[in-house]
Amino acid sequence: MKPKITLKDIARELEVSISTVSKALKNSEEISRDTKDKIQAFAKLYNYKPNNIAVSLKNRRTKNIGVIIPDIVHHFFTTVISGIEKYANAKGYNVLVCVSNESFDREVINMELLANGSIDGFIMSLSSETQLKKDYNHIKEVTQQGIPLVMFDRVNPEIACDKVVIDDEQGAFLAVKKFIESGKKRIALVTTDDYLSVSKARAMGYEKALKSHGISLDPSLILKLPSMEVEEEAFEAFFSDKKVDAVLCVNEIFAIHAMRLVQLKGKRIPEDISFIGFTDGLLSKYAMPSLTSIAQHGEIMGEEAAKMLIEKVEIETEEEQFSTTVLQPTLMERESTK
Amino acid sequence: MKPKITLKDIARELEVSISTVSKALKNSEEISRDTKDKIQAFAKLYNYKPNNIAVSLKNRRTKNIGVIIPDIVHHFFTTVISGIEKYANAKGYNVLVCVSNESFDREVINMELLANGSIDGFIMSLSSETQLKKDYNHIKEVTQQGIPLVMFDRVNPEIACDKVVIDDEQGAFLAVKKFIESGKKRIALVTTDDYLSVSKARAMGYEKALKSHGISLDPSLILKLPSMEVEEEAFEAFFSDKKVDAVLCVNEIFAIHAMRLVQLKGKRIPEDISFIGFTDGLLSKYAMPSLTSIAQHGEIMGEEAAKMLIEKVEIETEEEQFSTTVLQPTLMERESTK
DNA sequence: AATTGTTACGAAAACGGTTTCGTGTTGATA
DNA sequence: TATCAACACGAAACCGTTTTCGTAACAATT
Repeated sequence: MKPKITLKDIARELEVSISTVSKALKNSEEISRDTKDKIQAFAKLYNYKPNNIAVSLKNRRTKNIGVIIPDIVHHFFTTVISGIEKYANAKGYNVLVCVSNESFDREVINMELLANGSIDGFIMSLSSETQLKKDYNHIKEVTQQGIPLVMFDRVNPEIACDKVVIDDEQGAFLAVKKFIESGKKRIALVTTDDYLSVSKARAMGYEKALKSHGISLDPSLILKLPSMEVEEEAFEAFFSDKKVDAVLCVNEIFAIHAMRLVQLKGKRIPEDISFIGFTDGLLSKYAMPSLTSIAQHGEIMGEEAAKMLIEKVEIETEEEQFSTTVLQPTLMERESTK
Repeated sequence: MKPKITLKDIARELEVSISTVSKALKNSEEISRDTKDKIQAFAKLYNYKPNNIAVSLKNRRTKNIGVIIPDIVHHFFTTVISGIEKYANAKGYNVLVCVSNESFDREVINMELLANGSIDGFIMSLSSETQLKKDYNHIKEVTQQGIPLVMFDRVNPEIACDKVVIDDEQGAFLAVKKFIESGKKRIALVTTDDYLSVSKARAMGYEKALKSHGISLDPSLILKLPSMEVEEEAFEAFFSDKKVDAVLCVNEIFAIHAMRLVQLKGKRIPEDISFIGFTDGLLSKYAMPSLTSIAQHGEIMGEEAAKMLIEKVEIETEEEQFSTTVLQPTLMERESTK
């Protein structure tokens, strides 16, 4: 066991001062070639690496960015993390991931914890409980402290910060348009309660598309689940008595579930009934039949968010000027539509 | 914008010393009730929170644990992270996740970065490139510095540290036993090259199960892919000419892929051909038909790893005594077997 | 020879806490 | 009245860096 070597250790061994060592290792002009060579060689030999904590304390910069997501097992969020990691690592930043588990309390705890010096900025997506509660004080406090924040996907207009989202309304619009153009008439929507910002936007797109194609909205064709949990009975009830020929689901899981249900009832996909889901993840790709879906481009979203954040972190401007990047969703056509 | 308040600020405002403030906030007996009340009230009012970085530097403890995983989009790893987060958060630790992306270099970089003071201990699973290269110097250096390490899933006997794995051999054994007991004879194995420790163990279990049931090993029934990427042609070739009536795959994706292929060829699952996969994730649950699989209990694995790590971190013992926890896999029976 | 300018380095403050130890002020005790 | 705890607090060191500023030694200039 050999503990890490510090500047002080090097200074003592080489009989120079700590400042000389520090400067020498930074290749400062102030230090003579000879001394620098000696110190650098010694440091290399003993594998000296500066202590991040001390550097952070001194520089008041951690080179860490905190990411708070509602859930880590959902594919969409992991792709976003991938994107963030990719960009952040390239810029020399570490990524600190915390999961709120869709809980308001955990979101608050995690933010406060990280905000106390551990990170230079936040990237986050709201937990469903937070969106339900509409309490954003913990977030406002963080921004008021001058900590840069970029929100993605699940955002809220009440919070002043940079944002990156996809055009959810447009995504739903595209999907419904696709249905209509392939001759579908009775188009259902399986979504969650409106408090989830994205669900709301998708419902809007659904309605707009119907309207713009002269189809009147039939509320009985909309299934609203209270959360992202699949409620078997609700699905069962909804699909047993309706005559629908197309279904748009706000996530993959709902879609896969519904497909399974109607297939067991003997319907053919896409001939009798078509399906489109949101989130173009593994499930969509590997479903039987494979699921046409609206790609949310999570990785790009993550990269974009990281880019916006690091810019804010590094330029340290005083004036508050926020922007929102809207990514365009794309329709990935597969077997569940024709 | 109101920057964070420090001990110094409080001391100045209340005209006491910094040490008094520090002690008062820790409710030290040394400080009078009056002074404590005053200081605590003031701190609360201005929402004082100690700076984590400063505390870490002073205490030489960060209350962070570093997690390095090969991949974040695979369900298994995210469940492990969930488990780690769950336990670690409950113990007051943060989790710092870095993704090696199956790359040796990124694994090294991430470890070195985190090892320089950012974390109190590591939890990791080897990248495939590292397993291929068999170069574990970066890991040994970290442990030699006295930083506790727990490895999970993709481990290596050469590295002396605590480990938590599932009994992969037993998992494969269970699967093959299941096949045999339901009358299957020609049982295939779809796996990756042996350098992945888990694939090797699973292949062992496969062989043992066959042997113990008096079935001789037919090498032509084993498909070895070079990596975890799905190679369409290899699958195609393998399944077109073989007469197999059961397939064990080392991961979900391989299984789903293979199922799709044989279904397109008109075979019925499980009547004509049964399937079992490893990793009991979303894909298994939602596949058509749903996939019987060997549950790896990622969340439990994560919790266990976090528990082992935090114990090591906190007791700070000098003697090196490592243990390996072996979790038992379980067979989740679904529609792809009978 | 006195002045000035380089060069090469060290001292010390600072980042924001924790902790040890020293000490002035009390009130109680002999 | 001298002694002595107990009490309540402050000074200062320390964690490992970075960075500003001061300065000794020497060379160059007038």
